[in-house]
Amino acid sequence: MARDTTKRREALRDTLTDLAEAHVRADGLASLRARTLAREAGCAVGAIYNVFDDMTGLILAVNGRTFGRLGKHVSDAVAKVADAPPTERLVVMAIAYLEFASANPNLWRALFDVEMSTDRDVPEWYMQELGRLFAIIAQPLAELHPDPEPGEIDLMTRALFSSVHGIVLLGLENRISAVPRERMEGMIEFLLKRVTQTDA
Amino acid sequence: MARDTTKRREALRDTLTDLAEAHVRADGLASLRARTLAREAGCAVGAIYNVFDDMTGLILAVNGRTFGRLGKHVSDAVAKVADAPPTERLVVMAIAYLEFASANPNLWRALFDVEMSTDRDVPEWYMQELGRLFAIIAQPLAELHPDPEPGEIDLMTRALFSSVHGIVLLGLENRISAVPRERMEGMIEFLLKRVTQTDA
DNA sequence: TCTCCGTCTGAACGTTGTTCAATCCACTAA
DNA sequence: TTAGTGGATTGAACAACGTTCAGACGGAGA
Repeated sequence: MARDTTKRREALRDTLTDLAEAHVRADGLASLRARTLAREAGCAVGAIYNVFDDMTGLILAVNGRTFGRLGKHVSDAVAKVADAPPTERLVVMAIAYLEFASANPNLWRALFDVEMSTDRDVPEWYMQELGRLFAIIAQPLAELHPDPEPGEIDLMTRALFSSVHGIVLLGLENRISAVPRERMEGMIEFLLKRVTQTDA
Repeated sequence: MARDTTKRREALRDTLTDLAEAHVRADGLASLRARTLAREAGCAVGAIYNVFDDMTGLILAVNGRTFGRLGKHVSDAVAKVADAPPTERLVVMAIAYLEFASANPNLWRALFDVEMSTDRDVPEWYMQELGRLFAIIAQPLAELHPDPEPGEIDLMTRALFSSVHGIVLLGLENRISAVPRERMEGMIEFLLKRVTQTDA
């Protein structure tokens, strides 16, 4: 009984997450409607709240999947050039990040548009996943700086990620300025090569 | 008569903008309520719509002011070191940007959190103001690259602004990681010096 | 078959932004 | 002075939102 209930709930959880993901992908975060989801899932509105704390909880479930795919996309890309020089690997990762964001703009934006302010605790898997991503970035940097000061690698990791993130963010946002893709790649490559070059 | 009406409307416009600005500054964009503003302004809810198209219109009015102050803050900062080397001027501007964002986090965030998607047209002054800011950045870059390829300066301008913006954004956001201010300044300075150094 | 208890339901609640019929008011013409 | 007029202002009403909870429901044990 208890088991049966649990299973049904998990099934509903998955169904709702699927549906929500489809909506976010197609029309963005703001298009999520509790009633629409319930209708599509064939359940009551209240059922959503048996399975998620909140609409925010549902969004976090979607973001969890997106985060996983993003991480995999970047990992896979860098795995293909595992024996390339560190800087090139960083460029490959950054371009992979751009690719993912560009291919899934709404899902990607949703990662950063959830309001974390009211939520007391950022989910632990969120930080874990972010940590994993940062670790991937940190590795080539560590190779470039074999004898770093304490915290230096971590700081450079954040700085580089933030920079690339900023470029992708503003590049994809302003469809009015519409920076072409190859230009964005050029910007990223230029930036990373400059920043990571070791002093003679 | 017509004049009188116009004056009253302008006065209401200003009052509402003042109130909205105070709310955004204190509690963020999401805390704006049409009814609250009307009560505080001593007018009817409907009156807001005599003066603004939309709540979004009101937010844009607030953002207009913020944009102006941001521009002035950056301009003033760079004016004080007008005869410093280009790279140093870029650093000063970026730090000024960080200062402003850090001192007015909610107003600053509001600049980017307005949904431009449904709005057909981004207001022209928005693009103007952005253009002005970009022009300030472009000047030191032009000095560094006296013989640029077409569009190169513009692209570097965007890249640098986006990067600094990304660093400020993620640095201020994650109060969990809480990158200290001096560290952020260090990151920005490091980045800009590396990126802008001319090849030997 | 009859309880009983946990599960699920969906009408109802409180808040949103936005609208528009009704009211008001300043001014003119008789 | 008063009746008429037309634009400006009002605020109750509307539609849509996320969220809740009293009650309907249904399977397991006596």
